[in-house]
Amino acid sequence: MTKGINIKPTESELEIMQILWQKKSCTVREVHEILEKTKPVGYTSTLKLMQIMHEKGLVARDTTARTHIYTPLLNQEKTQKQLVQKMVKDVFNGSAANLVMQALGNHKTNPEEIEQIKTFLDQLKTQ
Amino acid sequence: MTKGINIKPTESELEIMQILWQKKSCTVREVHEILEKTKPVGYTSTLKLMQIMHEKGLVARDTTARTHIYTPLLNQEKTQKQLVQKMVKDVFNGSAANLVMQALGNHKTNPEEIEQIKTFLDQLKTQ
DNA sequence: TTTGAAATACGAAATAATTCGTAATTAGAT
DNA sequence: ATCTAATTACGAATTATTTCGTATTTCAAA
Repeated sequence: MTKGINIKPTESELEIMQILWQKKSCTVREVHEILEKTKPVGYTSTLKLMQIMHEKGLVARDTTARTHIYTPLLNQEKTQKQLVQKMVKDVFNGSAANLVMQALGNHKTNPEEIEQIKTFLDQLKTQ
Repeated sequence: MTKGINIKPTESELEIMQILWQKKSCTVREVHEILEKTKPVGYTSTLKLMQIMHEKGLVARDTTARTHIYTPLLNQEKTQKQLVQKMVKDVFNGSAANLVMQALGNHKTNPEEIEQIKTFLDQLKTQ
């Protein structure tokens, strides 16, 4: 079962994937303008990164028009899953519960979210 | 308030920190023997890594005896917190709840853990 | 059709992270 | 005292990641 080939985006690639997941597909310019808000980076750096991501098969690229359109190829959930698993293993000693409590402990998570999670937990149990 | 200087262990360093957190303090040999179980790596590689971690101030080193003893200097919880926050931001669109559900969704989390988390959530709400 | 702004292609420098070989040191066993 | 196995020190090669400059291409406005 060679289902999930272990594709591992780097940190910078992940920032871009995040944007692509949200907007479904983007030009380099669009991605770059969002990135810029967060950190100083040159346009060609963003371009290069996205080209590399294309080489790696992380994104698809539509080159019919002059301005290329990039689309994510990685499944967001699957990727999130992988990354969480790795974090649980490497940082939380294998205990997902520890991670969860750490994740919620900081942030002022709002009550609705908390309810949502509890509902989710109930489903898990009776499954 | 220069409280949390942004010390960011690399992935390899994190694996070692994990071991040190668990065992409180270790020799290079001890750490290496644990690492080896997981992945192929030479003894001097482990040694070098731990020396670098010492340079960076990630660990303390007792050199009174021939065989040095290493002790973690980073606070485990604080480090976990940082890493989770980064993951929530970079991978889960800022939603801790999403991360939580992803974290629990996969693994066959055991019922006790689930109860534990629910209790934790209740505390959060009435806080 | 010429020109200029915007885009891509490409290469390569800069930086970060990982790996390990070899030399030097140490302590204990003989 | 000598030898040996284990350890640390050090340097450097390798690999991965990030960054960006310059050249080239493209399209559309003038």
